[in-house]
Amino acid sequence: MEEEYELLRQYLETIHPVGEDLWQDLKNCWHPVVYKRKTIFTAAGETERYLYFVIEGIQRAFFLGPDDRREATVIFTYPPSFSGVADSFLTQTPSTFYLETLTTSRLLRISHDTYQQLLEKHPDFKDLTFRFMAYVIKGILLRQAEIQCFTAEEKFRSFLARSPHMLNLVPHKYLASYLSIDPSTFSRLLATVKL
Amino acid sequence: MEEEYELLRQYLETIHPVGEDLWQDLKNCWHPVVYKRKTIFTAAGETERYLYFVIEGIQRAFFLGPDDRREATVIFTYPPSFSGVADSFLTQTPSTFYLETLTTSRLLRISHDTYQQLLEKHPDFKDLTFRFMAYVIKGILLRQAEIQCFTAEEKFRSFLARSPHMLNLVPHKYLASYLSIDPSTFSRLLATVKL
DNA sequence: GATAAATCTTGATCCAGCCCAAGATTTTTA
DNA sequence: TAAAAATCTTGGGCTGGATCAAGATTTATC
Repeated sequence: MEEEYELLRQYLETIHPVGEDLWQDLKNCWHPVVYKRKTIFTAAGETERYLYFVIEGIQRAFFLGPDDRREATVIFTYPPSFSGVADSFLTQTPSTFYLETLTTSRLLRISHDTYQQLLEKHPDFKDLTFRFMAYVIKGILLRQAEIQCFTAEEKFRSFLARSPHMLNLVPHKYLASYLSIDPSTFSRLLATVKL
Repeated sequence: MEEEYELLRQYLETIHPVGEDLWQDLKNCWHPVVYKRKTIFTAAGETERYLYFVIEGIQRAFFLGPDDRREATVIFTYPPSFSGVADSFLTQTPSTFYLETLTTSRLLRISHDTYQQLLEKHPDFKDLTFRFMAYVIKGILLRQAEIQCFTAEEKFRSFLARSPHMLNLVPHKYLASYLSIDPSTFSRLLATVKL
């Protein structure tokens, strides 16, 4: 499907202009892949070999605590955006996180080798990645500050204000895990706070 | 002092090789600056104009909660490493964080303009920054996972295992703030856990 | 469409860790 | 070096939010 690639191009353009030259090379580097719901497509300990672009579906990255009972959702991804364990992909070191589909997902992906070649051939693409990484850092730091400083209710309100649509898209237990609060607390806040 | 620049060079080399050509240009871009202890040298709301390299002293970046009473220390910096509000510097958007010296500090700094010119002139320097950013992302994500999943005691142990020297270097209340636990809890853990 | 599985809600209980406070100790300043 | 300021310790009380549990509801599977 050409649409999928068009979606990728449009997304990339929001980060940095993509010249026709770069685009012609780039689009051949991404290949479609489909995972059905509840599939772990990158496990902790593995080194992330692909960078994904989400065409359809929702995924999450999560961290499993030492006792394997506690877990924390680090991020949700859904179209149009990248997915993949960014740090592991970029540094090519083992991932600390798991990456799984919450719903059946259609993705485009590029291998790390191909990605490297693209970086070397196209300075523009390097600039694009550069810019993207800067915004990733900004986003993570902001989230970290909130996790550190906010109470359960503040985190809940902040999340709801920013991503109200998520309430209908994924089971609440994952949203709770994202906010690092208990599902029961999430449910109570939903009943109490609202509006 | 030439030593200061030598320290910078050695540090950069640990990230990515620095050719003589790049180094000659690069070293003239950094200028010394000294702040006495307890100086806020970047405030939230300001856009970070400099990237710093720490020659001497300890600094911390912190986030001030909405009520101005809660605060969270995001990171400590000390030689040899960079300092500065990375996300604000890179994206040139207002900082969410404050940056202050905990002890009198000697730093080298480079302005964002100069930094940009250096990036454009030297592909090597871009690669270096690239690599650095990737490791920054990796570090922040790991820390975020711990903050989300660990109990006060686990965070305490993890920190002590990784950075035992910090116990003598900065007032414990800042370490507590870094772990997002109460200073009194930190004190109790210190008495209880130890060893 | 029926059954099974997952998720959500809600009550009851409990505790890790916060808050307050005041005296002891250390560090800074002059 | 002494006075002042900051930090650390420790006790006691309190509470936000976790945990446990079980029934209600929604969602997936065949």
